[in-house]
Amino acid sequence: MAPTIKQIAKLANVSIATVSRALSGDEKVTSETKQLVLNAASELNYRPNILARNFVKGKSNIVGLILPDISDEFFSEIIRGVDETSYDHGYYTMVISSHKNRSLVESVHTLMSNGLVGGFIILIPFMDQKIEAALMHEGVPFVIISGDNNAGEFDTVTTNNYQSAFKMVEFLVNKGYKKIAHISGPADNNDALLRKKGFLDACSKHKIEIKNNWLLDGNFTMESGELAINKILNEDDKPEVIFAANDMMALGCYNAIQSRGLKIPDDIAITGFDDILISKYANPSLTTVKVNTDRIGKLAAERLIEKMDGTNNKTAQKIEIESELVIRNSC
Amino acid sequence: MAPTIKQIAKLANVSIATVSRALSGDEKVTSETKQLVLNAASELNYRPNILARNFVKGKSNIVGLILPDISDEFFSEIIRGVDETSYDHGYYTMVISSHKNRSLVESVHTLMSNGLVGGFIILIPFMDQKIEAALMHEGVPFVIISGDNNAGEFDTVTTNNYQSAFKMVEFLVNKGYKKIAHISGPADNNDALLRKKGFLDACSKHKIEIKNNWLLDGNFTMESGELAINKILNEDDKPEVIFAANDMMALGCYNAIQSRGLKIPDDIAITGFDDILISKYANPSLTTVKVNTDRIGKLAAERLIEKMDGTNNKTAQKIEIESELVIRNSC
DNA sequence: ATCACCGATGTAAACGTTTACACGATAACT
DNA sequence: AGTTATCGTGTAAACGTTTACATCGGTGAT
Repeated sequence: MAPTIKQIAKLANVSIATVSRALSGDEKVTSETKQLVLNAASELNYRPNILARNFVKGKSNIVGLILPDISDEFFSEIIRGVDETSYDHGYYTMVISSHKNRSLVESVHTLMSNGLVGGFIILIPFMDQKIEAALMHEGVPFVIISGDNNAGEFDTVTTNNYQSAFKMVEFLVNKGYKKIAHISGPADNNDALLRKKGFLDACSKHKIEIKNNWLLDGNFTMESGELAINKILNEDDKPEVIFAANDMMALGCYNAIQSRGLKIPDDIAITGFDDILISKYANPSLTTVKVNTDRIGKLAAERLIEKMDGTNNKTAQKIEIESELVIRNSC
Repeated sequence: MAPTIKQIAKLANVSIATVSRALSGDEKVTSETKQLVLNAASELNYRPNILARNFVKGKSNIVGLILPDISDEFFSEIIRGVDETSYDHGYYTMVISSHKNRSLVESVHTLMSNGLVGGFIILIPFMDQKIEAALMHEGVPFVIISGDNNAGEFDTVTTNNYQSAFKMVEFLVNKGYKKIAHISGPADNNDALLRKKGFLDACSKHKIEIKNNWLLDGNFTMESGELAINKILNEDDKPEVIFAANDMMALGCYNAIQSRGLKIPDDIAITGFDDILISKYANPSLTTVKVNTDRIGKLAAERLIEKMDGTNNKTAQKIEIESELVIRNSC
């Protein structure tokens, strides 16, 4: 049977209230009694019952983390970032991924009302009506990790997709490239949309002509990248460089190009976005944008904990994580 | 304020005990009263306070998942598998990854005694004394995901590293390869050790000579694979095929080989282990062993929940997950 | 010397739920 | 008809912790 404050009280010859106060660092207890209690506690190897504590306090020190129904490297870094930060603040992390038996909206409803978590972080690739409605319930603080920070009056953490895509294009232009194609991500993904927008705006700023058939549609998978690039490799007028909206599609381009016996970057250059693990080791190594995934999780957790602690309940904050160009050998 | 059974009781004109019973499906309540309660509950949009429930029941429906301090694709699939299964059984999943501020052992101690989780799953690459001692505390049911199922009298879920490595070698022998090298993983990793053992035993069974300098040491990273293979590419007597203990090292070999202008598999063939995402898309696609990661998480969770429910408390089970050869173009 | 105040500690209520036990009513025996 | 199960429901205690309030002894001001 796990020791309780009652047993400590008996052992230390004080009341349970004093024990509770001593353990929680109330300054109203003498340092003697405090020492007494602490000794008794460590003698019994006491650990506070978190369930009881959360219950009586009417709030929970558990951070919920709601993930969409795909699993990749990206998520495990987010999880790690959140968990590390939460732990450092005395919180725990509960992961709720949606899957065939559970939608994001369901997860939100559950977490909002069963008292299990004191707040949550939710990853939303694209904000839709249902989710927004579910979030409006309020009651439990939350932070959104999203591609887009225009998500209503919510606290959000985003990457600077637009600016980074913009910078990537400017980098390419400075290198002398004039004929640039873009493979975009899914139409219902805000990261993808913003990257495309950054691409387009940078092109028009620098008077780069955008041919319609050089704006290719992809869906962030390797296959879709391969498919997309194959459409233009057959044509006479080829772009000099292809900027894929993520690394997976860029690597798909590698396949298509290399299986035709063409050379990267001599025949055609490639750049990506995300800097996934493999990009560094691809041949040639891929020029891309490094998204600071760990910082995303970290900052989302920090902001959430501010809200849960009541430290900082001011109006919604829009946090944007800087990301950096990683220049390698693919262009 | 979230509705409680008290309010339901008032609304339905019954006692809170009846409400509790009706909601928990006790057969001792009339279907009329049950209906009454259910109506009131849905009218108030009632959700049971999980914290209170767990607290009073003295047990938790939270599954702890303790991960080592690295993050990759593998883990997010495990997390997903565990979460999905847990959810289907009415449990929640809490992730505790160890990192600079928290060791595996600490995690175990915490989860064992603070009542937060009702059981946990722990990933252990290599069982050491400290961890074993921590686990011996008992009190909270747990399941180990490990490379090796010889981990004492514990419930474990493992992949059949040994057999799969064995099969891989037999496959290579059948293809006519006679000169086979192996790059092994870290010496303190049971998966790695068992794969190496499988390799060695299969070689001796099939009378494949094992040259000492063809037994290379790696540490599961791409760099280590590259480093290892470079040691033998300079020699006159080269192996025909290299069996790396994981895909990352196999891909490291790709780099080394291709940067020397050699061709895979014509000049030298490569095989790996794990079947990570990228292996399918590597050029040439990598022959490897597919580890059923999702099943690992799923079965670990199922076994744990059996124990938590008290359904099946019989002696420790050793579950071994089958994995399969994935034959592609690298050999 | 009296009073007010303060600081340290104790007492007891509260949180939402489950559940052992009590209770009354009805059904099923003799 | 009287006894006894049985069934549905209610009463109240219990879980471990926090915390508002009470208590008590001591200190300083008058």
